[in-house]
Amino acid sequence: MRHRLKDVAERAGVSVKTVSNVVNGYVHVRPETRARVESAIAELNYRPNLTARSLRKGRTGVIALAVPELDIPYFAELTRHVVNAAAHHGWTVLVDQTGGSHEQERVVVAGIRDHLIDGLIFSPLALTAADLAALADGPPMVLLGERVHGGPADHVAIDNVAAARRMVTHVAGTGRRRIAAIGAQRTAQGVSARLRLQGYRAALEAAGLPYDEGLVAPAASWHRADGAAAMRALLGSGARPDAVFCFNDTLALGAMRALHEAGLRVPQDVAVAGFDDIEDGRFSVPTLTTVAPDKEEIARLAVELLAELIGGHRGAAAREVSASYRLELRESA
Amino acid sequence: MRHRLKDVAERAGVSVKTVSNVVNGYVHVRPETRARVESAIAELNYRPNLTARSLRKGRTGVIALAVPELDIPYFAELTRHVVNAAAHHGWTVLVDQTGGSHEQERVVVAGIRDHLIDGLIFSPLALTAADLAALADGPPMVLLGERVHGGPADHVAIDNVAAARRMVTHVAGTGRRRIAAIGAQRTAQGVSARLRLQGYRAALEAAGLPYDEGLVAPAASWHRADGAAAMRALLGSGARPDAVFCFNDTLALGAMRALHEAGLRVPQDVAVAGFDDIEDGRFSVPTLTTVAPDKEEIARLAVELLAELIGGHRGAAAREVSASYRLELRESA
DNA sequence: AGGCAGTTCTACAACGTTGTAGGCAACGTT
DNA sequence: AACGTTGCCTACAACGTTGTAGAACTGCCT
Repeated sequence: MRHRLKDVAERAGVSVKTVSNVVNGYVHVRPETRARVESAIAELNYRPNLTARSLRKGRTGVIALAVPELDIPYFAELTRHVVNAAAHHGWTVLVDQTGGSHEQERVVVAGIRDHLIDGLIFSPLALTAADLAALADGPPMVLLGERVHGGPADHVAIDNVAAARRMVTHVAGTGRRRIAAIGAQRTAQGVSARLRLQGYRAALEAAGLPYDEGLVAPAASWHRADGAAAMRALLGSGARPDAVFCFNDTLALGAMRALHEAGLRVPQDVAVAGFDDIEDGRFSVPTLTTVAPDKEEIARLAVELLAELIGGHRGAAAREVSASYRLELRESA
Repeated sequence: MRHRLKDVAERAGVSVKTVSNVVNGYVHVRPETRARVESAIAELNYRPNLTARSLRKGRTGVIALAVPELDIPYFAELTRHVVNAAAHHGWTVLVDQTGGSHEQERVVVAGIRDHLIDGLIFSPLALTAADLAALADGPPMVLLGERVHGGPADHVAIDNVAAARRMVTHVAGTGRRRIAAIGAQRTAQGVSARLRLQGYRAALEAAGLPYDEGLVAPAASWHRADGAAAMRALLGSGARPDAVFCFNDTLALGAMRALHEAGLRVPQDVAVAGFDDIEDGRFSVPTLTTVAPDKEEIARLAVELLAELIGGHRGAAAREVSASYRLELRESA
């Protein structure tokens, strides 16, 4: 039931290559021949074997996107943009979930899918420079998020330190004095956490506020449940924050829930700010003030960088491209 | 920099096929030879070309998942489960977004990715039986959602009518008398909408409540914004519902937001129930009462059915497999 | 008429892998 | 000593496509 070029060729009475030429829109084919071939194609419902084409051309038309978890809305939204941007280049997207585990991230970078994908867009959580070294002869790769120290790969990111600092400065500007942070991570891993914490501290300092370790709550992962747990821990510890800066929106939504359960009003008693601008935050009660990275831009830039790499670009140095962001001020802070 | 079997063979002083045998764990290879080949593989950092292997074997190890939109949380969560279930079978997952457009869905079914994927799991919105007919010689396919009338494909679904009916019956059981519905769709498309509406009507009838068209609000798509808009429309029309059954959770979250803006309390003034059990609903204020399909089970069943099809199963009739669900009663209703 | 350029088409090889068929030793059995 | 069996390995072909080289034909110019 599945036909090949050869079947079409026999039916149309031409060579295999002529059919291939018709399929690929080669110009020098007599209209009459072309018509005969096209009707043979239609009759047999022929569709080219993309695997064979890939083998022959050395390109598969598939790129992989590796993210920690698809059901973190930020990554789901990002994935949507990447799939769309890739479509503009004629690529389809293969999705890998790393679960944020170091081991799984190493596997992805090691190029398990080698020769099946033309390139890789990778949003790592725990990747180290050493892991990246193993990549030398893997497929072209673009990393999302700020640069892994010393790593050789191209990056697309927003300025996390500056963004966090601007947000916390905004919160301090509304008169809050005991601004907590949720989402810190003890491990050396977690680049985003480190940078956002850094921005938080810089903003406190600039505002003349003391840095209080008791106001910084760690979160192993960044789901709603972690945010709620961290908030409860903060409240239970006797720390009495009048604002919380959460390192992403799901943490913030979880924190707001915990505040609600504790009978505290947002923003009257405690202001809450997040990071990512996921859709939930635009409809939550109250709506969430957040740092809004331009996800469409991030996806587009990453795909464009990857396209250049696949096209043969071999710059000496790793490139780092900045995407834009803005503060989205809503009800919560 | 990229090596082939041939390079490894030369370095180890054996034939290409012997290297292939080592790579594939064929038993009859002398330990000494195997060791020599393995060290050659390690030295050259050889990794097999999956495209060539696919061509030779006729299997790619990739399945496609086609969903309307990844940033609808239900589909993001479902995708996560499908990727995990597929991994158990050694498959990776290619993601297609159809945008819910009829045209794009037709393209996917027509098998654009043919020969690049071993099978397809498809969650259609607007697909008709006629479209499915075109599929005859495409790759094996499993549909998510209830059966497209007369279609030949296997399905995995929960019983939407019964689930909707149970939820609305629950709401009526709490004493609500003017139960609105949000998410109806005028088009013949939208199978889920039709079935959930049907369950809604059945529950009203069983509860002895009148069916009032003025309480049924359509929604072109099922995002939060649509839910908010539909709720505002209901309130603006003078209908005074004391409960709303939304055909999915994002509609419900949007509706809750609109109720909040209108100064109405949930659930005291208006109860709200949703459908899908997305994570947001477990942390929203108030938490969302919802129908909770077992997404992990849906994904697992779909992948298993697909595995059977790929393995050569050719049942006479289309199979329809039911997944389980339960009511998740929380604060909102 | 001869030659040249352009058009249209074909035959062949190659992409990197694995299935098949078969060769050659080494071994145990008759 | 002859024979079959088993273990280990190799050579070749094939998966379906496209790039290359070139053959056959046409039309045009001198």
